[in-house]
Parts: sequence; C-alpha cells; structure tokens
Amino acid sequence: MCGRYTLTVDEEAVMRRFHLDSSEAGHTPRFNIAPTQMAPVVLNEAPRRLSVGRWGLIPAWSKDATIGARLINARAETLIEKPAFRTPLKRRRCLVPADGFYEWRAEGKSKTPFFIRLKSGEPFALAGLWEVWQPPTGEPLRTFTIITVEANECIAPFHARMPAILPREVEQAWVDPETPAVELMAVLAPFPAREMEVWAVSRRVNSPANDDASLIEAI
DNA sequence: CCAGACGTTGTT
DNA sequence: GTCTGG
DNA sequence: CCAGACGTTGTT
DNA sequence: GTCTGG
Repeated sequence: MCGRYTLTVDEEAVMRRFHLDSSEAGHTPRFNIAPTQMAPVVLNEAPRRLSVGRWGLIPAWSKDATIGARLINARAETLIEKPAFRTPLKRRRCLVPADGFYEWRAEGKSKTPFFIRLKSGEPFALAGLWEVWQPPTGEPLRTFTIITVEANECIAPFHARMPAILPREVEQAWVDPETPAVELMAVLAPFPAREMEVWAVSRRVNSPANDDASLIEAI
C-alpha cells in the first residue's frame, strides 16, 4: 500500500520532469507527505500546470469529509466497480509526483519504517484519481487517491500492495480524459523490482509533524 | 418507484 | 452522482 | 501510514 | 478497540 511518500525535489525540478509551464502548488521539498495533507498533482490542464490537491479522495456525493482519511488508496483491480472510484476513473485521472515512499515492518513489539525509491533517484508518477468536493460552506476542495497494485519482490516483504508507478511513456495517456479507461488498466502493474531500492530509516517518520531530509537517511 | 449505500489496509 | 436492493 | 482522542448537557 | 486528524 502507500500511506506516506516523498517529493524531495524543488518545484522547478518537478515542473521540468513533468513538462509543466506553471504551478499553483507552491511546492517545497517534502520528506513526509501524509494523508489529508495538500500535495502536488498533475491534471489534464492547458496550459500545463502543477496543481494541488488533498490526499484522501472525498466523493462528490459525500456529506462530510471524514471518509477522505480512509480513501487514500484505491485497488486497481476493483476501480471499475467501486462507486467512489468509477466516476473519477473515466475522466479525472491524475499523476501524483513522488520520488519515494515508506513502508513499515513489524519487528517484535515495534514497527520499523523503510524508505523505497528508484535506484536512479528520479521522480516518478504515481497513478491517481481526483475529485472535487463541495463543503457545506467554503470553497470547493480538490482531493486525490493513489492507486495500488500487487507488490513486486522489493515490496512484498513489507506488504502485499504497492503504489502504481506509471511507466514514463504512458503518463500523458493516463491524464488524457479522451483515453478510454479500459485501455489503461494494463498499465497498472507492479513496477520492476530491479529498478528499486530500499533501506531502513528513523522512526521519526512515524509522526506526520516531522518533515526534513534526515527522515530518508539510512540507519 | 424510493431507500440506502457508496472504501482501503492490516490484524485478529 | 450512480448503483443495488426491496 | 501513524498519532492521538475517545463525552453529555445546558447555558453564555 | 475504533475512529478521526495529519
């Protein structure tokens, strides 16, 4: 699964990586992006822009926002049948820029967190869905969820699921609302484990209040 | 037709 | 909003 | 994902 | 134990 991730590069680097012209995200390097927090997303917009949304999808029909804290992931295998996801799947797909994520492994009484990234260290796109939710009062809120797939051999020791990392060549097709969703299901597959690496990190990452470069240092 | 649900993960 | 169950 | 809270009533 | 908030 994916319950915490990183985007440690600055906004310029994110824009370069995803060929964007402008940004409303105000992104600064992040080492501990947690559910319900705002994070950069790439929608289908012209001109191409780095946008922003709240992690944890709140369906448009939700009466309150609390469900958002639980809908942080969406299983790829059941996207089409789940009411909360099938509507955004059609025309509201997004890229979630990231360059690493965390998984926890129980070791005796406690849990040890691990950091996972590409061996290249490069940012990548997680497959996401987004929605707009209108609170009873106030401005509409954009939210998003991260799609999960079966874990590869690198992640399997930690969990049965991992976030869907998109191959670079399908990123544009993924956000294009003209692409039929059925044609995209095959790209939701475990990323090659040989291109990923993992190491143990400090338990300081457990608290979402901590967000600094030391969180991804190997211990 | 109306009413009511609508989600994921891990752990026990 | 959209689907399922009654 | 983990951390942290977890309640009611009436009155101002 | 379970739910909400970050």
